Amino acid sequence: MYRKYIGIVTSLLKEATALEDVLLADGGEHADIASTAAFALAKREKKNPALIAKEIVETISPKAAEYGIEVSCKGPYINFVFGEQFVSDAVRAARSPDYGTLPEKTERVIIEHTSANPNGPLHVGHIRNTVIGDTLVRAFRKAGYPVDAQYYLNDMGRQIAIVAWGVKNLHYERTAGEKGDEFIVRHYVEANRIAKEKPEIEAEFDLMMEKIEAGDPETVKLFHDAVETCAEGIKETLASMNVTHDRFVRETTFLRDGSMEEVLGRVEALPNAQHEDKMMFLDLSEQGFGNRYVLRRSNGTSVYAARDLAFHLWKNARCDRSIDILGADHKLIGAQLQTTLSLIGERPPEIVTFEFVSLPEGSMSTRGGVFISADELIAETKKRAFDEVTIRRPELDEAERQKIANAVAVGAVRYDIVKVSAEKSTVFDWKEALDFERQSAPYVQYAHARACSILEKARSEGGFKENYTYSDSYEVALAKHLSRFPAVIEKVVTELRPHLLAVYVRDLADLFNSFYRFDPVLKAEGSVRDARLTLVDACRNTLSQALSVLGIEALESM
RNA sequence: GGGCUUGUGGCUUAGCCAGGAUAUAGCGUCGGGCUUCUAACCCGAAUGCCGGGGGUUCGAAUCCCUCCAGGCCCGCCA
Repeated sequence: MYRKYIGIVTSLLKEATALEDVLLADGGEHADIASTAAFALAKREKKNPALIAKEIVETISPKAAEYGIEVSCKGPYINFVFGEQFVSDAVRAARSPDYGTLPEKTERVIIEHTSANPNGPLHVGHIRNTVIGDTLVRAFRKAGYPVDAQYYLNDMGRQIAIVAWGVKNLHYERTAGEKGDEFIVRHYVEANRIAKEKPEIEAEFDLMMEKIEAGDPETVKLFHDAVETCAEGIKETLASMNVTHDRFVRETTFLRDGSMEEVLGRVEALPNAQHEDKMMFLDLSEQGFGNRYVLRRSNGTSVYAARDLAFHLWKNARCDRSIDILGADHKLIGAQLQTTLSLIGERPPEIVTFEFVSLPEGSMSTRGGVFISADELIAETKKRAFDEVTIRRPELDEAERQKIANAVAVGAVRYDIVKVSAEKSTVFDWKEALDFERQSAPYVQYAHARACSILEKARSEGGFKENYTYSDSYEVALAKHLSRFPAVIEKVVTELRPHLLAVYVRDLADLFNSFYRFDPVLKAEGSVRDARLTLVDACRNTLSQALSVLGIEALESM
């Protein structure tokens, strides 16, 4: 609805001004949409912009009125206000069960996210990747794309060799109820500690890497089982955050099936390729890179970058759009990968990067055992949420309070991460993570629960008739915001910025709360009551749709 | 040293790529509101040389240059 009206305004302005770009701007409190076209024309025609604006308004007003759009000017600004028809249609559309779903597309999308090394639990840095990635997966699906969500599993790199060495030499017992990722990280931390004390064991890691490369059966099994154990734990963590991947793709796949050798052959044919004995690297200085992009080690074993090239060709064969979510520390290798794929005539992936999450005391380190695990964060948040529910709803039984607390906690964690734009580096803050007030998921979930509660009461009082007549300013403001939801979904997938949806849904809850405060719903009478209940239902549905794209449960009661 | 990125009230943050009307919101502070549809809420107040300087423009938080500060990267790790 909103997008349709923007289209109408654009074509009216184009006709009247003959401008290619009609310079639309946010109308703020003045209008639903505004144009600053008069400034541009003033320069060309050497006339007062306010005068030009006035002329334009006179020209397009009659036609705009046919759509119920009111056009006016304030100085040089041309303002458009959408009328009753727009508001009615907006609310009607927002009640559709699949509101916000965009037309089905055939373009296949692969989104690779999280892909943390299986050497330990996901920590609060990793899950920024997870939340951004999973929200994009959900947004693309909402936007009508077939999406495959993938986790690229490092099952043969140096970090994994260290884990495997630990498993082989430390003989730890897995404690009762210990998650696989927690069990594995103990080996990883200790193996690293030992290596620091006795650097000579580094040679043993190298030997294991040569053995896995060569396919030595015992080593293959050792690596495979360790990775599997850790990945099981990681999957549990992801599931607890409402995240599932369609596929876990193992790095060894591309070593064993020969595709890595194949792509390396193509890369070696490039003029940038250089050798030093067995070692091979690309000189990408002409492309603006200062360092060597190493693709073969001198001991003949392969590197991550080479397997990653093969993986991306594999993905390209299975999709039309390939999107990677990467932390800021991977920016350089991501750019080198894109450049190299372009050089061999292949489509590079689109890369979404996000800046670092650190702790107040500094960077996190799995190796050093310095991190706050995602499990720990979720558990703590659940505990806090449970206490809160118990205070607010003492009459509910424990199972019900637990259910609400879980949904609130997962929502709070996801929202806290997704609400910040990806290019900001952040410092993890317990106080903020555990805040359930405004600008949080519980705030939005609460608005949804209230809407449900009003509708439930209305049902028990005999229901209501659909009615789409609105004039009150709180009703109109809320209805107009509802109309923007599909455009927000569209923007999220074109700009690859999920935080826009977080901002949208928070504003929506704000507007609902103000409406709720000033406009009595159940106590209104006749058609006003019907129209307000209809609006509450539209709002309930839109909140629910938006929360679902954010991977947050829309609770009916809390 | 080079590259990327961020800098917006005490703290956190939107807006920046596609320049326009009094710069968005939260936390915190101060003052109000539960006999009224769930107070995880609402209303009001105070708080800003939009990091500094220069430039482009009728107009700059937004574009360009420069400096300063933080983060990340520059490995035959991933």
